[in-house]
Amino acid sequence: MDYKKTLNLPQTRFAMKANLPTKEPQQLKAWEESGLYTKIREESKGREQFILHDGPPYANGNLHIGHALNKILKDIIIRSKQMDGFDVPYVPGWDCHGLPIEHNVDKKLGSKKKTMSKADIRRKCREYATNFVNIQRDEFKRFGVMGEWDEPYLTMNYPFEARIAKECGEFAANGDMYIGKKPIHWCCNCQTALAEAEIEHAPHTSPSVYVKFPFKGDAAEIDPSLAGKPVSFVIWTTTPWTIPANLAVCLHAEFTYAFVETDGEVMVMAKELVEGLMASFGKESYTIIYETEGIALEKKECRHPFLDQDSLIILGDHVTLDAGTGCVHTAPGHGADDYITGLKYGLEPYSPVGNNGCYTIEAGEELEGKFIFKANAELVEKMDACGALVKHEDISHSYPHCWRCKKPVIFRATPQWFLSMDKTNLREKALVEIDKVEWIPSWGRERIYGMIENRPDWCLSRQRSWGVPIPVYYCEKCGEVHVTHASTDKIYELFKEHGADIWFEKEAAELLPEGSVCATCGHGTFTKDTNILDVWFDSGVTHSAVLNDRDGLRRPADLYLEGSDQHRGWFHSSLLTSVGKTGKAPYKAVLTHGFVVDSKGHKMSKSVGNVVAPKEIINKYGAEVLRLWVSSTDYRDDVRISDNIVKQLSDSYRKIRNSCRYMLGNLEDFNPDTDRVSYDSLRDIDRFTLARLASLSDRVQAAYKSYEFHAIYHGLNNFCTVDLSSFYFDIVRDPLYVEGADSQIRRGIQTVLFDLVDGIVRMMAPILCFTAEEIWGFMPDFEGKKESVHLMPVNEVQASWRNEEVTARWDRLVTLRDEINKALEKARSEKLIGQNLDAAVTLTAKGETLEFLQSFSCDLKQVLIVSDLTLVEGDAPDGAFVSSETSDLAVEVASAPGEKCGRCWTWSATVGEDGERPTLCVRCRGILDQTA
RNA sequence: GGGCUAGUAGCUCAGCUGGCUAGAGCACACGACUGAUAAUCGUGAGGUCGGAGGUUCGAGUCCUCCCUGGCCCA
Repeated sequence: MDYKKTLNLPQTRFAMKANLPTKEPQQLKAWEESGLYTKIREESKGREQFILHDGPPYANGNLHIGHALNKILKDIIIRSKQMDGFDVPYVPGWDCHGLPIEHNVDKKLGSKKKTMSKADIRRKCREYATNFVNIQRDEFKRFGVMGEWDEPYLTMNYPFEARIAKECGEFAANGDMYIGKKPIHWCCNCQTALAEAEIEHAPHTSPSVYVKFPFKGDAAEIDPSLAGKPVSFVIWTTTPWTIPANLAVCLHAEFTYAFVETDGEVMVMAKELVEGLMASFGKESYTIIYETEGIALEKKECRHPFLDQDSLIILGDHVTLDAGTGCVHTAPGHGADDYITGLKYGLEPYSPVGNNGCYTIEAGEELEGKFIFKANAELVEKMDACGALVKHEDISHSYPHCWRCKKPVIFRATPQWFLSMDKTNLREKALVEIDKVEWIPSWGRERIYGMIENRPDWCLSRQRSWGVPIPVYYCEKCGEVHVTHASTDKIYELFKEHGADIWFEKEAAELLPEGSVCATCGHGTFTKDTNILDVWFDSGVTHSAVLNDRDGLRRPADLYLEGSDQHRGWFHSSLLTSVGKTGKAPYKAVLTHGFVVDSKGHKMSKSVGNVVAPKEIINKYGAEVLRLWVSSTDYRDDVRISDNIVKQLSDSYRKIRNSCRYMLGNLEDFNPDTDRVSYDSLRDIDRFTLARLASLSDRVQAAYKSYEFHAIYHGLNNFCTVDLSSFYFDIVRDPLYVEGADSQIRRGIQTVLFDLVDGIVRMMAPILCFTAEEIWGFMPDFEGKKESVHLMPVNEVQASWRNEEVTARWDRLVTLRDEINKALEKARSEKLIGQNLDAAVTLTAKGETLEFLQSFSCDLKQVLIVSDLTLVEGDAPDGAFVSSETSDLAVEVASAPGEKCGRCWTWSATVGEDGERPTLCVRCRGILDQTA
């Protein structure tokens, strides 16, 4: 007779194969249709809020793996905080303005752009951004990220644009903003400013000249030995046209400078370069008559080689010995390094060059109106004539060109708006606020502190179309800046209704409050500023436009979470605008994650071909595996991803899934409300497992609180494989299948299995949101069970589960079990047994170990899953397996006596005793008698 | 070049304030089972803790330098 039908074998419709790529979209649809997010919001109304404020991704292109890491981390936090009892609204957003979008729209428009108005171009940009918001939204949703996707914040929404303009206008009206000059890339042909992204590098021929700047006054002030000698500093440049704008010669503080006497004059240059330079100058005989470090020459002065002005000697770290003379010609109006070092010495960004690339009158009558690139030759001649030229040759080198017209570009200082770091102590206040924020990891504080401490004023203006205009005016008569709180308020109202487009469509008079007059001259007509704001200002102001303006949110946020690059980006801009406006940081804590790199730790790039797209993983394995990947890594450092890594994750996903499936299969006939066995009536092994669950649960909750999700992944994974699959499930299988369906022992195990799935499913829910929901659907109903696991709180660990006595005893037993398994394995390799049930084991021990083993009595046989077990007192018999861990334990394995029971597969001498049921052991006969 | 940061078995991670022969899971190899079965169980082999110095009775853990990465600047 086949007794298989009399067993309680697991049964469940919960599939072993997850089939995630097809099932996840169905689940998403179901959640959407049931309005899960809204239900969660309603359920948690009135609870303490936790605000994780979303940093807006840029609405351009498809999502890459870095987006996945960021948004999934956020989702895990949102969901875990929600289950932890907070009200956690999540409003995702997008950064919609800016050059890259305008750039792409430009490319599409081609020459058509020239015929279009700014307003037209802006419409195209808006369409473009909208399109990518929609694409990215779908992709984010597919990751399983939950939030207010129907009403995200967009920096191009009218009220948002209004808010940006208002915040800017306030800064202007309060005097934090000022007009200064700064060199930017400029195309003289297109007569426009260019961003870094609009620059192409191409070969270009430039004059390479070495020019002498004579020391001003008597060189004796440097050293007496130089008294009366004509000393000059030799600079090298490939842009002679910038020499009229020279204001300084820059040295490196730590380099040694040599004073080289040759042909009756003294030339100064870096000592290390003397030999090569003198050779190239054709000077065969020379003497170094003095040398000193750069720092000793700081703030001395030279004369301009041909203009009636001085040139200050300054110090800068950008000076190198790779090329030139170690003395750098510095024109703060025509170079980035020059500008920055110039700022430190109070030099103005002097740039006597107009929009068309021709000198202005500032450069002198001789040069006025001449195109700079043409003036190069003339200047070289001039310097030669006045004896300043040491050497001249033409060289070909890589030089920046305009992406559009392909002409060489220049650096040129133009008027720009700046946010002052120090006028109203913004820097100082921001630094104070930094120390009130919790930076996770803690080095985030050092990183941003250093940046704020050293950054120059924030250049806010951009010469572009797609963005929010700087809402200030200029008096038509006297040219004075005009901006007031009233004018800013008016702009706010207008933008809220019409968007920032209205700025480009209306005249200043229509945008200003009636009766506005210039505070300086009393004139009443104005022109508009033509700049737009740096997009970092847009996103920097989300704390105001979203946290403050939107119902149900608040400032400061509890948490900002972005990649570590945002210390320079969003964390930075948000801090400055928030401190400037409110005096406070916009966040209480800032969490950062690293970057996604390939299996070797190298950055991903298309050209290297090591890019892993989230879509590929989702299509092959499902978003769940992507989420598991996010949870498995210590994201505070860079995180690696590769086919191998994902495959491994997918394997451990299956392990977790199967463990749950086994539990569900054994809970088909269990009603948690009526079949539960009280803790007191459970066996020790059941209690031990509950204690393990409690310990896991504690660790998991702590890990969620400290955002250390990889501890959860590892904890859960280990628990499923070690504590459950290979221990509890393995041992409990016999009573679960063999004992009566309604027996206390089986119901007790089921009670534990139920608490296990219930606990595990809630622990995993923030990470494996799809699978947790699927498991939830297959769990038996019970009182208080809600329609979705995501509506449930974390599982509560009962105090009684933390049973230290049972844990200590069983931890030790587990160690002994591992030892005995080694003996069984030896017997197996000797073909003495196949499975453990084929074995009869004799344990020989003494003293405390013997007592310990005896205290488990008949449990021991079950724990080892053998058919027979005998405990003997004494020394290790010859030939017995002696444990290396516990020397006082000897194990002997023999083939189990008797016959194998046809039902429970245990070997027993009682099989064959009953003539009617000759294949059954006495235990099975008893069980069948009871259930019959 | 500067600021911040990292480098423990093939992979993902433990290893607290320096203290037993450096751990886990997976992957791998071998074996068992066929009543979790495109599952499950057991056993085993994998690491001079990026490298070199140093401090110490003792260093994966502290210091210095170097190498290889990452982010941000220049």
